[in-house]
Amino acid sequence: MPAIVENKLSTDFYLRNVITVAKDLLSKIIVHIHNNKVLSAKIVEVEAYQGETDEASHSYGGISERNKVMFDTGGKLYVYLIYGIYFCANVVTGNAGQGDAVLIRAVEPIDGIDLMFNNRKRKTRKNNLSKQQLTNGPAKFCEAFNIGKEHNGLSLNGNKIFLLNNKPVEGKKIAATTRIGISKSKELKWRFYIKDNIFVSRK
DNA sequence: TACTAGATCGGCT
DNA sequence: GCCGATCTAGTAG
Repeated sequence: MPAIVENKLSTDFYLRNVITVAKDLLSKIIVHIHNNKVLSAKIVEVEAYQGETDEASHSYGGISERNKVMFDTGGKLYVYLIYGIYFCANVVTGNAGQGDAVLIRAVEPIDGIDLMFNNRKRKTRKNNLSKQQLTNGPAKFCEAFNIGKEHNGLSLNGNKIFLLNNKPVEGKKIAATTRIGISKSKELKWRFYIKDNIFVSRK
């Protein structure tokens, strides 16, 4: 699939300010090649976490066994377990040692939708999910995309999980709000999503 | 529709 | 021990 490879985001994309990368990630396509099948989706909602100054970031307070991938060079995947049961996936940004990353909160499914339903059914009792409920949350996205801790530290320049370029979202169509589910640094408006997109986790 | 509890692991004070 | 960048199912209104 040459077209896909040519469209892959280069490392330079990730080596910028975490807020800039977060906004630019909106509309980009995330692809997971899983068992020779293609799972792909458009990113519609993200949150930025900045190591140095952001108390809500896992990387705040320094490097540890769990968060060390966040301190790696931009262009890696940081996956962690939350509440003992769910996974969340982040894109590491900036230079090594910064500890910056962007949480992928919601995506709009494109390819492999049937597979996503199957992946999600494993953990949900009801199987009358709507397409809209498939990936409208960080843990739902990981479940649908079959992303787990084995992908922690994976390079996005490889051929397993990677991102494709797409035309940027106009500034006026990007909503910036406070982040969800955190208790520290609540005032920072570092959650970004595409206005009017039905796949965001909430308005 | 709105709130609440339960699930369940690992990192950190 | 405690609590978390969550989600689902259940109950009440």
